[in-house]
Amino acid sequence: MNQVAKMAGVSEMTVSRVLRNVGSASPATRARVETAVRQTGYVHNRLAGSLATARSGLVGVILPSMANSVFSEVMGGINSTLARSGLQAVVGVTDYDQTTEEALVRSMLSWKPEALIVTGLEHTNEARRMLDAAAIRVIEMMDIDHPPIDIAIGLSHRAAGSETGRYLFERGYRRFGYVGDDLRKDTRARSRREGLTEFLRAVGLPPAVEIAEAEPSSLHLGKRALARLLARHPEVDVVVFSNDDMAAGGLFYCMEHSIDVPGQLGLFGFNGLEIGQAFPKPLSTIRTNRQKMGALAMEQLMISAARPNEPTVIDTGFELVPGATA
Amino acid sequence: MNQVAKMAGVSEMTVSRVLRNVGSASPATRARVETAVRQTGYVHNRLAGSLATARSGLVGVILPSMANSVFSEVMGGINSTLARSGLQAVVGVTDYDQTTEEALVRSMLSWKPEALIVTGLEHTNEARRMLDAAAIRVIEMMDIDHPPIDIAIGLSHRAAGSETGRYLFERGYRRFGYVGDDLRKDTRARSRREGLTEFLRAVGLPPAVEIAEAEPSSLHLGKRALARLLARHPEVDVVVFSNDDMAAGGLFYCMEHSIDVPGQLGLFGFNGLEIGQAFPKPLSTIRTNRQKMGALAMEQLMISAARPNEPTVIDTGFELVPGATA
DNA sequence: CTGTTAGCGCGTTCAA
DNA sequence: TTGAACGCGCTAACAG
Repeated sequence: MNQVAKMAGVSEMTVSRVLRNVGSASPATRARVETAVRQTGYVHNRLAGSLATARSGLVGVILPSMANSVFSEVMGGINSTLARSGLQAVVGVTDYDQTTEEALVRSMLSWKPEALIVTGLEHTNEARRMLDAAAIRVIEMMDIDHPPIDIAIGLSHRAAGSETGRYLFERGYRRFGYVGDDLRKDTRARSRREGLTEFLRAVGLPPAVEIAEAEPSSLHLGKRALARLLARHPEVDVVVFSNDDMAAGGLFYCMEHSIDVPGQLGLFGFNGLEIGQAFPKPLSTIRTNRQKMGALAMEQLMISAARPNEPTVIDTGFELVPGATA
Repeated sequence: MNQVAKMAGVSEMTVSRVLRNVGSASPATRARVETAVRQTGYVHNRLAGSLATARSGLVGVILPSMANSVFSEVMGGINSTLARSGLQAVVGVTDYDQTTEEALVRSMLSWKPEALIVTGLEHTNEARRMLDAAAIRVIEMMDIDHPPIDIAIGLSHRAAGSETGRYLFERGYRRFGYVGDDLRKDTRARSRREGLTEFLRAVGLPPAVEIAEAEPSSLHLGKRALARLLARHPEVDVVVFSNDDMAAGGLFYCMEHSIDVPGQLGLFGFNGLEIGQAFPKPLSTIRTNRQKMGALAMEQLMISAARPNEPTVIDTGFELVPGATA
């Protein structure tokens, strides 16, 4: 900036003002500064700028995974709103591990972000303490089944699980099976399964017979797990999957093995991904609004930069999509 | 840090050293500092640290889209390697727009990143100038069909398109159709189509009849576009899709309309996504290695932080997966 | 093993 | 409309 100032024959302060479009500068000096910037190839240093203003314009985003399209969609929602506000995202991936999350929270906070967006409401004590102590907005996305630190945006997975049970029960299904991915890690899938189990108990049915593989969810896992479930429990008349990827795998399995869906076996997913709705028989599932979560999160940040005394909970809800598989 | 230093009865410098684990400190002072850090809830300020050391530990990543799983997979590859090196990703999304990319490049450079990872080899002149002038490593991912600024990691989409043509020609297909998404934006899909067209010309066949919709690729778009193509050109015996999402949509369409694949109509995709391989008849496609691109990119950064005189081109290749649809 | 000095590149504040 | 002085919070370099 010093160089630019010299070349333009002004002070650094004037250069700074011209570049940020604040205060006022005569058209003549403005032009000279702009020429000098171009000639020197000057690149603004936001590290120094942020240090001086104590405003980084950064937002930390901590996600469990990039492979799962659910999170990349949320990230998409965040990013599109972010860009308009002149903020930038710093991204971290936890791989569903709370210790990794804690390290990422610490690391992110050291960049003095304007806000931090994390996934879910379960964190290590230390992570919770840091988030609580940070004088910034903290948004916990995807889930609203527990009290948030500051703002929670998402849906009740417990309610979604229970609603799934109610719908299938009303359709006449009685012998429930459940196919899940790694439930130790995917706490929201676990909540949904608990909601389902609770409903079944309430109507006097036994809990769903279950296969849960210790792997991240995928189409192939859904296929394989359904095969195992049916081998062990041929009596089930409906299978609830932990999500649409798994369910789509199950649907492919049924196609390959000529299992009549939903006549012989009902299938039910979660998320409302495009893939489920592209099948000749669209998947029965629950649709959640990921884009909206991301956008709403940013909206909350715009409303107030300071954290109020009371936490905020925003329920983005869910919609049961009857489909044609259950 | 001042506070911490006072509470521990040492200088700021000692605190700094203890926190960064550099130099040496007696166990006693180390303990006192650590206690003070815990009691004050001190959070390191990397803005200041980076300014002082002139090393940000940031890597800028600029992607066309988050919705497309191809890019989130690349991002996954980058992130997993990144984390191990103590670097952090700052992410920007261009929505396939070069002007947006230029703005993002400028913005990213102002954070003084250690490296910048962008997608593809086509940029605005100004973006290219900035990338060229920045004294950091610049990685252009996904494509190697043009000379890179510094490092290109990816595959020749032209070769992939041409190989697709060769394979289908050898299988006996002669009347080619093509179904694409927005080719003005997706320059790599365009390269593949050009490679295909070139091959067809070389063997004396007419170019593929084509439907290209001005929308981002999706399963539904694939369905719709195939319907339109077949309505207009019922004579085609094979359809090449711009990618696996589109092709999967086409495959669903054929299932719904009882079109025998590959007997009556061949279908061919690109990417080797899981969805294509989950069908009862796995999709014939070309598999690319996205994770590997991300990981290799980071590896290159580790090898040398300085940009050599000669650009580097790393071909991650592709693999034709015969599948069962063409 | 520990402290002192100086400066990273900006923006705020005040004065002209 | 412009400039000078100062400080943001940290660390490199040197000294002890």
